[in-house]
Amino acid sequence: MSDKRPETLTVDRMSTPVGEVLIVTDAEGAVRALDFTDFEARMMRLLARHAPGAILVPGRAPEPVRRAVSAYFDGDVRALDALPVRTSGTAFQAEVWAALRTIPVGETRSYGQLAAAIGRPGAVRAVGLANGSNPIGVIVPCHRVIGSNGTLTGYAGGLERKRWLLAHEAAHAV
Amino acid sequence: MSDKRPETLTVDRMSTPVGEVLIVTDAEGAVRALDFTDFEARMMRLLARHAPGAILVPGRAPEPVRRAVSAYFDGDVRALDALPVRTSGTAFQAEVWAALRTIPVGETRSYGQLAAAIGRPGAVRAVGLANGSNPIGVIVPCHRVIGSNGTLTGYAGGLERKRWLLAHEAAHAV
DNA sequence: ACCTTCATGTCCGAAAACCGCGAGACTTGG
DNA sequence: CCAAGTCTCGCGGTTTTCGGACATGAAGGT
Repeated sequence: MSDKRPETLTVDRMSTPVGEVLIVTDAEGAVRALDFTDFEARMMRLLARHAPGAILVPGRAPEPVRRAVSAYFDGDVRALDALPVRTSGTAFQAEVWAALRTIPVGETRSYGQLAAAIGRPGAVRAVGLANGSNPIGVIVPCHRVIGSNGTLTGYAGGLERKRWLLAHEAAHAV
Repeated sequence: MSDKRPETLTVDRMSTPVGEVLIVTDAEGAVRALDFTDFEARMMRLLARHAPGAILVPGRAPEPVRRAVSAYFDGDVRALDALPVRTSGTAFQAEVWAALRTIPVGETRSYGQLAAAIGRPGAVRAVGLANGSNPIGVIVPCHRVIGSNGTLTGYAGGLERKRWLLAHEAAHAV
């Protein structure tokens, strides 16, 4: 490859009302991945794809990140909005994930609406797929996308959590 | 991706007793590719795979490289031995190409011997394949590999050139 | 000698399978 | 007649699978 010095990523853990989460951050303090510990294997698989050869060291995430996550679960549901993230999927995935962060707290979109928003009205299922391979749960709010008929339809972390997150955000959206 | 500023590569041309060659070097002065101009398309295809997004600018290769190539064809057949090269194939290809440079000037190996040398006695045909996709002709001496029965069997630049190179090296190996 | 045949490892391109959907046709049951 | 559930099918990007191709070599038959 051109030039790939192995990158070291920090893996932290925090407990939340819906279970413990893993938070992966890089040297610049950007969040690279976030997922619930009961899906740790899945997250590692995604990481392996997006940051091949990276070295994972258990450690503490930067304080701003930890504070933001705590605040979010404590009711300050907008605390995650400005958190820097970094992903590395395909161009299509990048578009989808970027679009996700534009959904305001307390609102939802359907897969079709999201597809239309990125200019590909037909790519409905592809949006679902990209959604499902989002490495940064909660912060990149893939849980705000639901079926066009209002059903939740799916969530990598379990539908229960999706339901909880949406209710939590709705309750504190002010 | 992690971090990919587009890289610029320099493309030079030199004439030799067996035809004009293209030499591609990078900013650090390492040789990235070398092939005969009548197979320019093939080389570009390999480059596209190994250095995607790189920008090719016609120009002059570093003097040490040009001197070494000249010297080699003038009879100083060991002049290329220390030339820095950089490739980017698969792990298997990297092993094969590294093994190639350990074949001394004036000697040859069979595909089977080379396969055994990298610890994969069965990967005989795979060695041939990797050999054929060597982007850096002459300097990485894929021409020193011949059939176990002494036939030349194949060369991306044409068997005539393979024959010439081997004879040239044998004549000046001292 | 020469010419099959066969086993063999890797890579690449094509094709198929996979889905966190959605719209429309069809069934039920009220 | 209407509403809500079920089924079917097309959709598009990504991943996985699969089938050749190949710069071989050894064996076995003419």
